[in-house]
Amino acid sequence: MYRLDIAEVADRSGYAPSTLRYYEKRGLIASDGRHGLRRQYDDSVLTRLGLIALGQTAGFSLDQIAQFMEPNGESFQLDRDDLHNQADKLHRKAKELAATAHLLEHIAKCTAPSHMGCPRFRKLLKDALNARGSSHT
Amino acid sequence: MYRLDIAEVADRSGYAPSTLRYYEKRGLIASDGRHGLRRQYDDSVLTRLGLIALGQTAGFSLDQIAQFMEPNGESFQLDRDDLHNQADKLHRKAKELAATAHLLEHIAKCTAPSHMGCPRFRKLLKDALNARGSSHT
DNA sequence: GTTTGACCTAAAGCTGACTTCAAGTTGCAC
DNA sequence: GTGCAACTTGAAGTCAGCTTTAGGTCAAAC
Repeated sequence: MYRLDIAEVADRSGYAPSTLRYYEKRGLIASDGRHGLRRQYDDSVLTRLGLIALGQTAGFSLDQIAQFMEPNGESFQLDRDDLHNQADKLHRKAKELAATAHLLEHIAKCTAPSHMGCPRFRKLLKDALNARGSSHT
Repeated sequence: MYRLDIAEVADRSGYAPSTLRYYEKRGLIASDGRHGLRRQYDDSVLTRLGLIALGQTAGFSLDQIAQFMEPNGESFQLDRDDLHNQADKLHRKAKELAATAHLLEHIAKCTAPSHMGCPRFRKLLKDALNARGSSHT
């Protein structure tokens, strides 16, 4: 239970002080006291920030992350269904990105004199539009 | 060389009319004439929109996409290095997402009474912060 | 006791990709 | 010739997640 002031938290977490204040406004973290005007934190804030960072890389919004976390301390509530859903989403997104990457590589390698001369490329163009169209329905 | 009015282009491309006007302002597409006030398009605009959609799923910004495309018609310039770079980026991003997905699944499955009781989880929290820190350098 | 530098606040600004708004114009059906 | 739906315009608004700005306050070093 060390006390840290905002500059230390910023250093150790990699989050800018302005971000820490912003997170406080959003209810994601809480300072527990002041030294003069300066916010002081309990070192458990670093755990919370770790959770936030994790949530962010997992693609959750700050609002969602706020909901997972208990108002104080290091504990939090993760719904297993939410986790599976998000994992699915990430897996799908990962596959989509990998597919697109392969596509870009094909375009780079393709020796047709003009890209439009490559039938595979023309099909890809159509698919790109169709993917848009169907995602609306 | 069919002429299409904006509503048809919107229907066939899946892009909203407001988006088409926006793209025109950004220089991504061009209308070639009016019927009254209404924009008319050559059907090559659909190819261009296909390219735009493709570029978007590949993670390029509208500005980047604009640079690839010749001012008019269906042709465009894709730098092979750019393509490889972007493909690399996408591959890396895909891996990162997949890793995060696995992580979420572990959290969902982990039977430790509290998440903080799981050593693997505590390590993940640290890593999440460290990943942030090091990406700044 | 004054300077300094790091913090404080509320509010506004930023980015990217659009959408929405208010007010105006048009072609076409009746 | 009148109504109306679908377009037109420029400007402003939206979203998320921050950062920046302007003006203020404070603890500690000198």
